[in-house]
Amino acid sequence: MPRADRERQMMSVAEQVFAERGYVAASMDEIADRVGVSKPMLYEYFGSKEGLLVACIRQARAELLRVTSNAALAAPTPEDKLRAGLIAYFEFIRAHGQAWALLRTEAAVVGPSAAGEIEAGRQQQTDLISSTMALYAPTPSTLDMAPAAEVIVGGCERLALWCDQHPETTAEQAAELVMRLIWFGMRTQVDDQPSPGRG
Amino acid sequence: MPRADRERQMMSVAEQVFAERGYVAASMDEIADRVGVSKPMLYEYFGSKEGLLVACIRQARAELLRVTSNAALAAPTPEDKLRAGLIAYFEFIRAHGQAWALLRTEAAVVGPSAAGEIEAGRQQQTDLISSTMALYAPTPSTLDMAPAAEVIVGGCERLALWCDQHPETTAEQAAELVMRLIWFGMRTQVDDQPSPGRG
DNA sequence: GGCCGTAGCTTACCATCAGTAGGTTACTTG
DNA sequence: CAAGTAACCTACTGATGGTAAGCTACGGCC
Repeated sequence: MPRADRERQMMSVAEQVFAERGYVAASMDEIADRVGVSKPMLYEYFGSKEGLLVACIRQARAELLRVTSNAALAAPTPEDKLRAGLIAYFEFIRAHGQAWALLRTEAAVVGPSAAGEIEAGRQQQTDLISSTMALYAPTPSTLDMAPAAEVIVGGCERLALWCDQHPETTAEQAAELVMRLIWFGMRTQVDDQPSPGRG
Repeated sequence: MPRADRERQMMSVAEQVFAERGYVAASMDEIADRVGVSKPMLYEYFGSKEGLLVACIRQARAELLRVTSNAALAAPTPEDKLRAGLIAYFEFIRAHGQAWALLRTEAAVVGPSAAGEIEAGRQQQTDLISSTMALYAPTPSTLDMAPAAEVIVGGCERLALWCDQHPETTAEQAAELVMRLIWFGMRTQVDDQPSPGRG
């Protein structure tokens, strides 16, 4: 089997095993067995257990970024862009389910390189979000976009996990919740500067 | 040395080693060495490496919950409660620095029990937040409190990591950002039901 | 005083698993 | 057919999570 195909197959199996057992409990021997290949092949292609995890993460995040930015690009207004991106995000997470959740949360345990990979993925998401927001709000001085985007990304990750345990929630509902909470909050902030003492 | 003291000492050393090396790379032998005790003592008191991590997490989250709920209790209005809780949160995270970040993110890798511990901690935070919010907004039908609290908790965790890399940001600024983004967003939503088409 | 249960602690060991050395097969290229 | 190389293997090492069995010292009890 050619290397590229084998690598894809390995990453697919690895994603599954990591999700089933967790990174620590997953053994390279088992992954190799399930692939139907011997362990040194994994090391030949990915260098280390962490390298294999990084490859899985990188693939997942590339896919996620592709899906969300395509959705955002296709939408007309900034608000629609953000909403469409959010819906695509929650749909992707739901489709990839547990595997994604594990990959996402487990990288930190491993070391700088996997953690860096995760952070790079989040960075792309936050960049996408903050540039989208910047389209709408031309006065970023009031509310710095970067940390706001961090809040959005973190909030969405958390909400996605919550949705996993509440399967009746649709991606649209989750996206709408985030829009209501954050977008209108931000809009109010940027546009209207309401006095906080209202309540 | 009596057991309780020894346990505290072990947890203190473990938290540090986990933070320095990461959970995977941290070895029980090294922790035992630094404590000045032999490895079986760690297993006698904590059962397993994961058990030791869980103990560290449990202690940290108890401390965090204590700090934040005390701050919230001491504040008069719901808005002040939320703000005070947020400030206490960001101050706590900053003070515990890297150790906290690692403990928080590394549990998922380990297995159900440590992951459950983390989730339990988040659950307490979200409960605290949603009950605080419920004080303010008597119409939870419009915006379900539970998922909204998830978004807040996730956003704060993410923002805390961001603050770690931007040390010039104060806990007050971080809290204010969250308040602006979410509280006023929620308030607008609950109170005014603005039409989304404004932009 | 002398015995005994137990808390705190140790050495020495096992099993598992990440990672490696070196060799084999088979296909392509000249 | 020879040479090179890509895909793949068996068999090993070292580190580390976890355990078995025993040692020491102290407090209670006769």
